[in-house]
Amino acid sequence: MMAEGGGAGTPGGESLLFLTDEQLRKGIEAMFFAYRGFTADPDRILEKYSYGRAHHRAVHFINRSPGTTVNNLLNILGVTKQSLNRVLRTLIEDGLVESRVGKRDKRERHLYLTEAGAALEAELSNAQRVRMRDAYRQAGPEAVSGFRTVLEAMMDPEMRRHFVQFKETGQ
Amino acid sequence: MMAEGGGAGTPGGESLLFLTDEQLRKGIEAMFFAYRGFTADPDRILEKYSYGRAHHRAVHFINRSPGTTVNNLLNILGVTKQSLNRVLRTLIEDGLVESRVGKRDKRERHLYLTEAGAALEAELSNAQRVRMRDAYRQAGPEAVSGFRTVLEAMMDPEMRRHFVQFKETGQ
DNA sequence: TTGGAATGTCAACAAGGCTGACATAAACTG
DNA sequence: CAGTTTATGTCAGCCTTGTTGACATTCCAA
Repeated sequence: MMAEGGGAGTPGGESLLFLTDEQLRKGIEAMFFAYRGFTADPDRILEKYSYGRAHHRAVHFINRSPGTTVNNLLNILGVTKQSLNRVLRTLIEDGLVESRVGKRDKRERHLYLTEAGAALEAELSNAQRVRMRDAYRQAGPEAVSGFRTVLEAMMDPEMRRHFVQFKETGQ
Repeated sequence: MMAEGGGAGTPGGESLLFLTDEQLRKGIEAMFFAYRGFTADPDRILEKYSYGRAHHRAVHFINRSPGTTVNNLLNILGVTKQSLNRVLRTLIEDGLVESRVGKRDKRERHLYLTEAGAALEAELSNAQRVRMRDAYRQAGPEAVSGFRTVLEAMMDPEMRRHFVQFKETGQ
């Protein structure tokens, strides 16, 4: 198991993939530890406002797609409407999110960040971007490309759809 | 704050990386969606046994470092002893984990997987490895290297220690 | 001998998942 | 028009997994 790690890939890397269980385990742990880092900064900020990650996710995706419906958000976040509703209710009560009845279809609610909501979103994503940017700079441009490629391959197809849909917005 | 993005110029940009806010946002979302995929398979398996992610994490790290102490596990997992203890208790009751009193220091408990525990660990990590391996194969060797590099850079230094400590076991 | 470390346990609480049931309004369909 | 479906909201209750605080036990080490 660990004896075979030896001659695997030359760092030049045109070789075939030689994936030992050990290498895969390292990948798994890297995901675990990195995700902790990834959420650490926003978590600290959220605590100040007595919010949680669920609020962060909602605010993030409303910011990404202003006017998105509750149902759309449900699909992206992969939680139940009861769960999402609990979060949205507090965000609306606190004046961070605005819910507008749809014009074409009045059953739908379209969600927008208020100024205060946008401010929180900015605070959260700035912190997260700082860490992301630092990691990218340390790793270099080629590593960044590989990073994104592997992550995308790791997603469920359903989720990849949501991801790719916004792939190069405005570029 | 967000005005800097622009995408075009590099006002103070001495780096070779053109990191727009949009690119960073994509990285953030990639982490979010990929982590969902990363945990999806084990989650389905855990449900069969009425366990949760907390059990998976404990079993994983006990398997990685047989004989590890509770305190060591606490540091790696970053939870309180009460939280970990609740999980460990059920795993011990169910005969998946064995807790042995330390020889040198009898206050310490050293944790080991039983045969049944090792079987569950294998089932879980096999599922996770399949996804990881598929993603690696799709992405190619260079992408894999970049993936790991960025993830490592994203960790908190404290966590990186736990990670690197086992970097290339047996080399 | 005493202080502190490692561990375990009890109680209580919170966030954020979940299910089930039910209400409403709007849209769609026959 | 009547009936069904859709989108949303809400109430109640349950589970996991995190938290704090308090307290007991064991035992190493100064």
